[in-house]
Amino acid sequence: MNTMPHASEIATASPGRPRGFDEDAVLAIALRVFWEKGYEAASLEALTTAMGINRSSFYNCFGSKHGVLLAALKSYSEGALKRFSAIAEPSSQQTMMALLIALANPAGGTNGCLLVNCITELAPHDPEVLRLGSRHIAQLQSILAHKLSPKDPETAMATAGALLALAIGTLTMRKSGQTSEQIEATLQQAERLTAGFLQPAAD
Amino acid sequence: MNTMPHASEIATASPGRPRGFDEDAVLAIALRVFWEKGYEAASLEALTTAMGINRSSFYNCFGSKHGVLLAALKSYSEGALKRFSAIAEPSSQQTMMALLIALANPAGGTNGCLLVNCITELAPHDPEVLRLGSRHIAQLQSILAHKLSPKDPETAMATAGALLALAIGTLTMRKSGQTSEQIEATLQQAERLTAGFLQPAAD
DNA sequence: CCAATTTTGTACCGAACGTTCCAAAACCCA
DNA sequence: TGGGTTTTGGAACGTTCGGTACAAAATTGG
Repeated sequence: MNTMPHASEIATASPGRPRGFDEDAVLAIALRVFWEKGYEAASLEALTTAMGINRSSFYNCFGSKHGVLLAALKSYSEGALKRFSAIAEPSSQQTMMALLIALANPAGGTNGCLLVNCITELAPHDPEVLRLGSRHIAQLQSILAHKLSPKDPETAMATAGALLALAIGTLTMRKSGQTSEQIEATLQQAERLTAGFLQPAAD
Repeated sequence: MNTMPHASEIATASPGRPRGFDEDAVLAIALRVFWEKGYEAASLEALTTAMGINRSSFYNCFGSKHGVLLAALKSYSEGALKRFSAIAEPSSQQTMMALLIALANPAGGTNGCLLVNCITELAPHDPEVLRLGSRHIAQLQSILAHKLSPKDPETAMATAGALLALAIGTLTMRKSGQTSEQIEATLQQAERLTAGFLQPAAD
């Protein structure tokens, strides 16, 4: 029946030897390595071993160590922003706490937030990381501000900035060894910041 | 029988060739290099060149790159805590803002706080940095809590944690390119956190 | 089957890494 | 002055770094 190698699905029928790995999958692994080790401490050896590809494939596909970092950061930012802005529409004190808890508990566990890590390590000397980090932070703050009642946009941005700084700050405190209970008690104080914007919990 | 070499003054009259540099001074320089570049990115070449000593003196005096980092962090922590706890005794909204502004504007400018940087980069894999960082954070929070009126120690610690997290979070936001005006607007929100603890400004 | 094209495996590159070695230099005390 | 002790200079250590060269392998269309 089907002797012709008809182009399967959407895939482009490109010439040459086909790639032996899933680009997105190995990028996700590289992301994890950067997350766990940091940029400078993540060696090519560690990256390629974890990704299950050799150096040729690595460089052919991503160009450089810095290139794969940028790709990973972009992917990370998109995923995080998507998940974050989908957390709930009705603005209330509970959903705000859910947002903060999400920010303060990234999938990396004690490794914190990949973008915050890279901003801290690299932004002062790396314009591309700075740009990605800047966009990410700005969008998080913007999303938070819109979840606050839009009565006073200027104050809402300042309040959103405080909420965001609070959440980001807890990442350092968790890395310094504070328990989840301490972090939650700290985050709980955020209710004082949203006074006047949101109805308190119905409790 | 006091023919023994009585200790002259306070200085130890040690045998052998005297050191050709001031240990504290070169340590302060190393601190600056770590602050600007981060730990992994700070090479021995960069360190020794900036410090004005050669590798032999470096290793003879500090033992290792990691050793000089720990010494620098210890010195940094002591200085920062001393300066911080001396910022003013009368607890008021103004002095609290002064404390937060001090935390949010370390001498490193856009390089943030050396200890926060090192916690972010190293704490998950470096027990000694973790211990130093943990102590530093805990003491900052404790100092802040004591500046709040001591009516409810538990709530005071939680509030102090929120204030500290807020200040630490602004370091990332500054690195991400936010202006001093934005940072200050964010910090200004801290007044909402201290409501009930401190008298508002007399203005 | 045959070019053309792309990826893969392997071996290798020069440079930089943190660290060590050792002899010369500079001090103390006798 | 001469032995004891520490620091200093400078070269060298072995390893690892990020990145490359090149030919074999695997696919395409002709």
